[in-house]
Formats: sequence, C-alpha cells, structure tokens
Amino acid sequence: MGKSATKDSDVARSTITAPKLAAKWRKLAEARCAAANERLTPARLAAYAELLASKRPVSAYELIALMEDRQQRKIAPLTVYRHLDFLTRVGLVHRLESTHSYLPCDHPEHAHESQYLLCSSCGHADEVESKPLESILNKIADQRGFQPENTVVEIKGLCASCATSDSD
Amino acid sequence: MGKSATKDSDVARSTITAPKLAAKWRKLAEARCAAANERLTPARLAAYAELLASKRPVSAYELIALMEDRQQRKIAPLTVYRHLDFLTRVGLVHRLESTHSYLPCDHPEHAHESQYLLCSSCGHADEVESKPLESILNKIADQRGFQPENTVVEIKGLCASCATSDSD
DNA sequence: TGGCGAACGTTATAACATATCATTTGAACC
DNA sequence: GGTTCAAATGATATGTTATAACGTTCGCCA
Repeated sequence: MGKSATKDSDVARSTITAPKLAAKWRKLAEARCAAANERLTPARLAAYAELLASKRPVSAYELIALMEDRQQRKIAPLTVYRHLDFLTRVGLVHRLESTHSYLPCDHPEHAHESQYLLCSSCGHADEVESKPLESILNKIADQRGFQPENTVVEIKGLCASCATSDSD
Repeated sequence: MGKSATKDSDVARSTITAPKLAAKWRKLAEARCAAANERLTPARLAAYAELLASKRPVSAYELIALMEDRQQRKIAPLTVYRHLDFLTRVGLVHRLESTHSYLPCDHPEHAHESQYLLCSSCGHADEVESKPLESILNKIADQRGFQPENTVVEIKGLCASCATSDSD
C-alpha cells in the first residue's frame, strides 16, 4: 500500500490540524527549536497549540483526547508522550509533578525552573518567577555539595479568588 | 472452616510480621496517632517498619512486594495505598512526587512540608529543613493572596558523592 | 540518490492508583 | 458479657499514567 506518488503518510502529515496559534507562539517555538537544534514538526506544533488553547493544565491522556477529536483519528499514548517530552525538553512546556499534567510555560523567554502556585479548587496554575527563591534553592544544594539539574516547586492550596469565595 | 475460637482472621492479624522497629520509632508512631486521634494497627505499623528498614524511597508496588515477601501472602494494592495514605496523613511518611515513591520522615518531631534533594544517580533522598526556604515560599503565596495547604520542593540532581565520582 | 539518524506509528505491557462492596475489628456504651 | 457503630481491612475489578520493543518514514546532507 501507499506506493503512489502521494503516500498515506504524506496525507496524514498534511492533514494535521491544530488550534489557531498566534504568531508570537509559533515564532517562539521556532526560536527554541533552532537554539536547541531540534526539529519543530507539525505534530509537535499541534500538541503545543493544543496546550496553549487549553485554559488549564491537561494530562497526557486529556491531550490525546483533544488531539484525536481535532484530527479525527487515533493517536497512541506514546506519540503524545514523545511530543510532551520534546516540548518539555526545549522549555516550551512544563510538567506539574503533583497533578501529572502539562501546561505551556508562561515566561518562555528564557530557560528556568518550574515554580507554580496550584489551586486545588479551580485547578488554576500560576507560574512564579522568584529570584530569591531560586537563589535559596541553589544555596541549599551548594551547601551540601549537591549539583541540581532540575527543581520542582509546587505550592498547592487555594488561589485568591477561590479562598475569598470559600471563606465568606 | 474457621468457626473455632481462633478465627482465620485472628490468625492473619496475629501473624503480621515486620522488620524490627526501634522503640524510638514505635513510640513516635504511637504519639503521632494519639495526637491525630487515629488508630495504629499492626498492618499500618508493619508498613511503616518496612519503609524504615529500606535504605531508599520505595514505590507503592515495591512496598507491596516487600510486605508480601515478609508475610508470605497476597496483599492488594489498595491495602498498601491505604497504609501509605494514613502514614502520610499523620506525618510519619512523605511522598516524593517526582519519583512516585515514599519514605519515612527524617525530622518527624514536628509537622512540616516535604523538601528533598534527590540524587538521580544513587537514588538517595536527603531531607532538608530550611526556615529561609519556608519563609520565602510563604511570602510568595502571601503576596498573591494564595492560601498554601501543602508544598512540594524536590531538587533533583547529583548528590555530593555521585557528583565526585562522576566528574573525575 | 543513498545513507543515516531523528521522528513517528503500532502493538503490547508495565507501573501507579482508585472504585465498590462485603467483612472484620475494636472501642464505647449499656 | 452483649450491642452498636464507625473505622479498618480484604477481595475483585477497573481506571489512569507511562514506557518497551520494533519496524517504517522523514528529512537532511554528503
């Protein structure tokens, strides 16, 4: 099968659909991939666009469902895990360890650790960039001769609006 | 079967075996349970003893295997998850989010957040207690009106001894 | 244009976690 | 001692998250 000029796989590739992706994000993705010497394929871009289109962090299997819905075909878990792995590797996406979910980085201009406030009520994830926090984490590691590669900071609780509406 | 004075279940309960548990840890467990108004059952204590006997963090399924080996009977995942849930709840055990594993708290004298240095080479988990870190985390939450309930800090990398032996 | 490594697809399975419902336990009270 | 009731446990099934193994396709570049 698929020996004609237009192969099956070409069709599959050419028909990858994705949410509309603002030029800003596409350019960012291209820049990051160029910097990391990685390929930005349509499938990878589609996964990224899907995460950007979501209001909240999504699990890998939610992402599979979203992409299957949009593209009207089966997508294997491993495929999506590879996209997520790639997007995480180049710094476009962060993984939330405590909820097993993924979301686009809010401050992707530069590489940085993942630090979040996670609301257990509404599910909102608020990315934090705190120099003092980073420096204290580095200091803790340093004092113990520990070489940090990657640090997870996830503060779970109630966000301002949920806390207000709960406690009235 | 089992209608005699000594029921099967009695036998099962009475035959729960566990690693030797230093009096220090047993008393701590009793104190914590009393404080939390929770029951310290033989099965819960056995799970705790097994974690204490392990040199490294263990996954839930590793713990199942350890307990099955020691007790020579099948143990359902849910059973062990309930023990882990209990031990975590009363503060005797911490869960490592980034490795899906569990380990006894090193500083169980008082309740506190879980903060670890995790070596990706040897698997060692080094518990940290840093007041400055806690105060920064609280400040970050505070500035945003966020009410923290539980915070995860996991610094992944190479511990001092692995870093040394790797980089020679 | 042919060779090569990265990316992708497919199938299967491993690893982690919870739902449901029946049964047992143990402490409190009479 | 017996009754009662919530907590703990057991058994079975299932849901969720993640990876292994292996072959094919893609896209670059010599």
